[in-house]
Amino acid sequence: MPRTLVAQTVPSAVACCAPVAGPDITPDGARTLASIFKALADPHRVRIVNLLANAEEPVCVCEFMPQLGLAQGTVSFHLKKLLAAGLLEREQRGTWAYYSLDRDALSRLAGVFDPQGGSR
Amino acid sequence: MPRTLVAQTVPSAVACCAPVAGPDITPDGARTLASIFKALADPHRVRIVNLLANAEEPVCVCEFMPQLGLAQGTVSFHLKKLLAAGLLEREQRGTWAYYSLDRDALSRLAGVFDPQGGSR
DNA sequence: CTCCTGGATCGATAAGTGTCAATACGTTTA
DNA sequence: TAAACGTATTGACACTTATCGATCCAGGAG
Repeated sequence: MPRTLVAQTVPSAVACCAPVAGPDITPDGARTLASIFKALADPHRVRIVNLLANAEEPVCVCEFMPQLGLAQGTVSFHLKKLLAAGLLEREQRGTWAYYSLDRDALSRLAGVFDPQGGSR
Repeated sequence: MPRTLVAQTVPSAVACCAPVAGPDITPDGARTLASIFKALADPHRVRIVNLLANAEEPVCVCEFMPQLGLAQGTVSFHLKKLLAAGLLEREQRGTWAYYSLDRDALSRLAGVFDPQGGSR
């Protein structure tokens, strides 16, 4: 039945992150924010983000498999989650798929924890 | 069998957060970081953190139940998770339990996403 | 001491998640 | 066209998680 894994997630959920320290988050805002954290709530996905953060160039899927020690389908699964959360970008080059980090999204995420609530 | 829910989580996991944008996170560091995000990967827990961020004083458990619309046991469950992640502090006053936000932990968390990797 | 009350824990249960092997799909190469 | 290859998706399965109601365990009030 679960046709898509992220039915309710806006393409770039991270774009609209209300600061967790700012005034009254709505239940909806809380759900959006939680969905972003959920994307990061797995060690393999944290490593993927870290790997991409240190890479100058977009990284091929085939790179991740040996690094993480996971089967190909599982890597695809994790990349999809991060992509849906708006943390990654995908680029197709022929047969290969290259992923890179959306660095803007990451720094916006930093603002979520800013005591000033200074997101935007 | 699961005696404690967070057996492998260090009391204040958030204290030692390697920046996700910094150089090469170890598999262990990734696990620690993921455990913190996991604590925030639920809408109710995001709201709890937000409520505490806006409160001047520590908040009684009995305050959360009506705010979140959850049963008492469930609220306890969520508070425990946030506490184990090192994001909250607990204070007993007679029969009542008061929770407050560890604001230092939160700003350290902001550093995790800092492009400079400037955690400390 | 006994009752009441706030909070944590337990048992049960339904829903969600991570994993792999297998399969399907789309490009590239022969 | 056919074969090979890189990715994505599916099916199945074990494991975790969120939730409630019930129970247990202090402290305080009588």
